Amino acid sequence: MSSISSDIIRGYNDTMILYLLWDAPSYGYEISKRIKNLSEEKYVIKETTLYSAFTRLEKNGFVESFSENVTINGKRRTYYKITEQGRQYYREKCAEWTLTKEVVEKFIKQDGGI
Amino acid sequence: MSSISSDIIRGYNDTMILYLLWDAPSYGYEISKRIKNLSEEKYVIKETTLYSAFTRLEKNGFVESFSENVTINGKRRTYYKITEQGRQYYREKCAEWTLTKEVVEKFIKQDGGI
DNA sequence: TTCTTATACTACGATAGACATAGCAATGAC
DNA sequence: GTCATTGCTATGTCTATCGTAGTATAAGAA
Repeated sequence: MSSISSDIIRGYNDTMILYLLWDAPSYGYEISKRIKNLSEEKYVIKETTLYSAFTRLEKNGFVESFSENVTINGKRRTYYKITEQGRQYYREKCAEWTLTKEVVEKFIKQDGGI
Repeated sequence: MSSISSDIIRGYNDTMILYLLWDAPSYGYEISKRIKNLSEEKYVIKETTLYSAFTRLEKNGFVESFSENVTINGKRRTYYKITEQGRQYYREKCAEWTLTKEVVEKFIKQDGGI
């Protein structure tokens, strides 16, 4: 069990992305690398998961996208910017995380079941 | 956000059930009530979720079922008993939880994003 | 006596987030 | 000239959870 199964983090990918967009807009590839780095390689988001998360976040009004045509490699990038609704949603997820943690830990043996 | 959405707990229902079967066999309705009580009403597992979890757990060899024909109300109950593989799986999930918690918390603002 | 509540499930189809696989296109390193 | 890196998009599959419904018994309220 050296990495995290996606079923557990399910529902928190959106939250992680919003966290990384908090101070400045960013784009897929960069977000992906920052998740990997911040989690110390313990969690690596799949590309399809990431881009489908962006689509969902935008549909829900939590982010707004804009294109930058000029990049280092001449490639098109789609940047995402968090909205006020996105910040509100993030706050709710933080509160929910606290609650979730409390509940789950009632079912976790501290000694790991020895 | 007074209760927990199931997408977050997804993948941990099995773990919660195994925890409750640790010391003695039990059955659906009882497990359901114990989850509700232990979580202080913060999490109420849906019946269909619970029974499909039992089926999955048995298919994976983590529990074994047996029937008790005589019950208080004359109704049939299916009891489930945790297996050694089930205990092992539970231990792995405990370890995974620790890791998951560490990772997720890197993306959670302590001030809740104020 | 009829109705509701609690008990104890089973069946079936829908939903949605995550994933596998594949493809496209440009640049720089070797 | 091939490979790795960058930066996406398309399409279909998987599966845990959920919504709805049905079945059946017993106790207690109306």
